[in-house]
Amino acid sequence: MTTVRGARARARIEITAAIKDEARTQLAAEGAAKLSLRAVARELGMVSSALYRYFPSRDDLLTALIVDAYDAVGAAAEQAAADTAAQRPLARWTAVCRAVRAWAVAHPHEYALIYGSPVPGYTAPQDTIAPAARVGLVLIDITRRAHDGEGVALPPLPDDLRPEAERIAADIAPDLPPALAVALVAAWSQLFGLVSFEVFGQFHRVVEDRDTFFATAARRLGQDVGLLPRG
Amino acid sequence: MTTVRGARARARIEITAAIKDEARTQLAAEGAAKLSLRAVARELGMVSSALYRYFPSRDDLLTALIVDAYDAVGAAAEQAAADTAAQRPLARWTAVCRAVRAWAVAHPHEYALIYGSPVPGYTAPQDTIAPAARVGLVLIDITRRAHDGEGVALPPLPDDLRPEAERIAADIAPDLPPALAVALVAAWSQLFGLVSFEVFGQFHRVVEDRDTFFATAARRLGQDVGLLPRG
DNA sequence: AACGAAACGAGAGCACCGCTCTTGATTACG
DNA sequence: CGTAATCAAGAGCGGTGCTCTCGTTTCGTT
Repeated sequence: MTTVRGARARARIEITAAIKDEARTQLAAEGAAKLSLRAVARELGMVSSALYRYFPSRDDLLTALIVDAYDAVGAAAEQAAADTAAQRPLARWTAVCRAVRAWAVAHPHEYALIYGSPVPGYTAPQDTIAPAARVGLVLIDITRRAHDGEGVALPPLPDDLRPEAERIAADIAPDLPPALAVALVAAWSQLFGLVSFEVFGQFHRVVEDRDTFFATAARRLGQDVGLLPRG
Repeated sequence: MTTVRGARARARIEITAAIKDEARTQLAAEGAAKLSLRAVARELGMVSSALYRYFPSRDDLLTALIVDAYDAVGAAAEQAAADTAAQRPLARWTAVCRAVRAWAVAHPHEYALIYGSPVPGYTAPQDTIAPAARVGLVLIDITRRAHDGEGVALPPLPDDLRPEAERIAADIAPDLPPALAVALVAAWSQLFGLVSFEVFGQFHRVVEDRDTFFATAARRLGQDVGLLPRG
């Protein structure tokens, strides 16, 4: 029942969105390092000090963009999972991986914002940790369905890793075997290793047909978490 | 025979090194974003304009630091390989991985400089590509010795990846089978995915015992390139 | 309907930044 | 020895993030 209070509140929402949009535009054009509050304000026809009514600092603006970026890549992953709901787990896994990569390639600067060097300070704000988990949750869910269904095939867990594996499993998916949980975390980070190397240019003049390369690498990642190939 | 020309040339070398050292100090303290030429000059007791005699721009200073960082992590990897020359390939592989990770954890900002978001522009300068390859070369060498010795066990290559795999093999290690070359590139990027997630804080409150977690992940990476466990 | 509080845009200003240009001193080389 | 190159220093330009003040406008409350 509580609709938007009035013209002022409505304007605030719109202006906040306009600032983020313009900031995203500059981010895509020049990268996070060259994102300037003054330039954003200038482009929006306001004075720079007015912008501080909406974001207390440049880092807070960046944090908002980070949250949006996590949500965007998370939504892309969830969409890929939904689109492949009827397919086999390994196919869904690779589809999600491909969606993450496609989003990253399409938005390299936003990707760099969330999976590159942390730019504001050392510790990420609390607001970012929930959106940051979305891609991981999608991967966990696909693997869980495989585990509940046709099962997963995993190598045994080294003895010295068992306590940590049980801790991880309790943390991210208590219903899953520890060996699967730890394999998931490893595959999760390795997926972003593949994507980062491509987006950040480390594959320059090494990998050319990156679509195919990534496809088989993602597939192997899926097998590493126990997903079974064909029938 | 051509020794250092005179006091001037000697001073230039020393001052250049002092600038880089001070820049590295500030890098470790505050990160690349807050590295300031003026602050470096101030700390060295000179005026900021004098610093431009040694580095044409801030980005050139950063590039020098990037080259040094690649060399440092490359040297760490080579050292680990040398220290384990008598051991089995899989043990050497994990030792090199551990060395890379240890260096990264000890020098997070320098690591972010080379394996995080590219900060200066889009394209890395030519000077950086040779040092950037050092870690990869170490991994290739270890795998090559395994291949020449006890052999490696690899899953077959998908048909659609064969052309690209042969291209990659011709590029990085013509004497190695294409399936091995492509597995190496994938493992290489996935190794840095593991390290990046730890250094950049993505494992926060997910992985706690990171030593053992990384050890088994690195070991599995070695098996992914066909390295054989025990005897 | 009127009032006080809160939010707002605009402007000036602070300290800092990367970088350029000029000046004068020091060193190196033909 | 003298000329040319190299150097540190200073002033200055346009830019940045951010703060503070000042009128104005909107809002919630009486």
